[in-house]
Amino acid sequence: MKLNPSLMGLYQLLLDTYGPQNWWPVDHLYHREHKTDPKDEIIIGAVLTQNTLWSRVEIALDRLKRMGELSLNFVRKCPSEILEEIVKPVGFYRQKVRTLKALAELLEKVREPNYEDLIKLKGIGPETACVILLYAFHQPTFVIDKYTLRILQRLYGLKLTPKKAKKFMEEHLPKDVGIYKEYHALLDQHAKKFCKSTPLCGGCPAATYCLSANPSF
DNA sequence: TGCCAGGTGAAAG
DNA sequence: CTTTCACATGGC
Repeated sequence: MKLNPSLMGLYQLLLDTYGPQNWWPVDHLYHREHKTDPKDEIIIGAVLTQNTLWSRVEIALDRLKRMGELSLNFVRKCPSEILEEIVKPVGFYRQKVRTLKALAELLEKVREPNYEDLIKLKGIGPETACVILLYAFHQPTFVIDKYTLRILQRLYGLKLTPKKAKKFMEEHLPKDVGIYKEYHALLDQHAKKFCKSTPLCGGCPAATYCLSANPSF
């Protein structure tokens, strides 16, 4: 077993393996044609994707485009009951609509929210808040999800709380929004391909560096 | 057929 | 502080 790679080493490995993920996906053509804010798509997607497959979110985003408008302004003016029907495929749709309404309200008053503003809203936790700040507002805040925690534990033997993990990532990486965006996406991809609940260590690109794939160490 | 997916919040032990 | 549960839908 080789030495554990640095976080940047792991980043390079994942980038070489999977290629750029280019998160967050945005339909720029749509927003150009409808004169809507691409930011809104990221914010709406961030809430809708909570504990749900992205493929479900895409269905809901398409339905918003067809049945209304993919914008926070539409979220604001559309009655909750209608909005709930539109985004129903994502699951947890009642609470997600409630959250979207509150978010749209906040962002009508506050041009650029901070972490505290967001986390106060029911339905916005640490991860969704960081996703919005990083991908919509380009603030250098590292997004921690359960995949990040799992990979840190398996690779390095680190059992961290989300707060500690965030601190760890930010202390060991250049404060670079581009890297933060891409790294989170790559970790997500890696967790889906190999570092699943029951890991597929055979063929895993990080196996030679990973504690978990080398029981003898 | 039960488990899980780009979480969060409330309540209990 | 940690475990557990509800929140909901649909694919595998």
